[in-house]
Amino acid sequence: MVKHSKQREAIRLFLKERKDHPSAETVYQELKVVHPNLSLGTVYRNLNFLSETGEIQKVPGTIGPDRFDGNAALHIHFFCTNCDGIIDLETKELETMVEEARKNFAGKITHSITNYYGICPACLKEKIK
Amino acid sequence: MVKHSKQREAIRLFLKERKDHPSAETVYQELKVVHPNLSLGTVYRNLNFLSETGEIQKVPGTIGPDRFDGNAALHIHFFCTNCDGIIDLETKELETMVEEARKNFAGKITHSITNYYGICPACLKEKIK
DNA sequence: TTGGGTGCAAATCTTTTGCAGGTGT
DNA sequence: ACACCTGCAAAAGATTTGCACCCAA
Repeated sequence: MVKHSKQREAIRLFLKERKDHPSAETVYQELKVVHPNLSLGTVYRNLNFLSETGEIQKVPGTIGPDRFDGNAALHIHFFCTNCDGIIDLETKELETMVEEARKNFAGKITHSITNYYGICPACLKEKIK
Repeated sequence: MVKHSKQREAIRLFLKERKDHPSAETVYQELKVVHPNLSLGTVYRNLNFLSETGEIQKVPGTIGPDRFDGNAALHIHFFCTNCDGIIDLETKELETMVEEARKNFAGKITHSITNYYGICPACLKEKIK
């Protein structure tokens, strides 16, 4: 039986209102201001809990800590290898591709992750200067 | 200037002849039989080197260690969350999707990763039994 | 009251790295 | 000889976990 807790609620809310993709450490640091005795372990436990229930999604990159996205909808994450920022990319084709794969694959596909890597528009502009 | 080394050659060959997707630890354990004083650090260094040159690809999953694929071509990796196996899935659409994204995105996309997760055909059969 | 949730710290797992010595060119 | 590469071990980074206490149902 799942119980209510202030910490979980705070973490859920924090992710929902942000459009960027914070790491567990970031969630921890920023929430600690409001909840001084919040612990990093609790943050990890709840981020895992919330991504297992599908309310948020865990966004693993190649490098550095996992990031978390309050938007659980299927979309591409673009990782800037220069500034570590993540940008959401829209694509209808992702869903189509998974559907297609489901037809041709004897296993059960529960979810998918698509990441792009490169230099984001802002960093590209910086380099050109 | 890049030099030749027995270790790197062995690691490269090992990956090329395998159709599964071993972790660094697996590469290390199996090659140690033939090269007794091979070290794990060297394995990591070379796997990173080879994936940077594009000869192999690093396949990060959500859970556990990174895996490596001797086939550097763009394709989907299906992760079985039951047996930890990885299966390659064919799709022509991946390349098309990246091309499409490049047109609509002001940043520079260098590479992409697409992972599917679920239960593989073999594990599915086991459970039905 | 009772089982889930938390805080804290230690432990674990994975990968990287500094350094001294070895090796290819 | 001069870099690059290796082995070893320590360090670093990220996440999980054991345990005692707390709190919601």
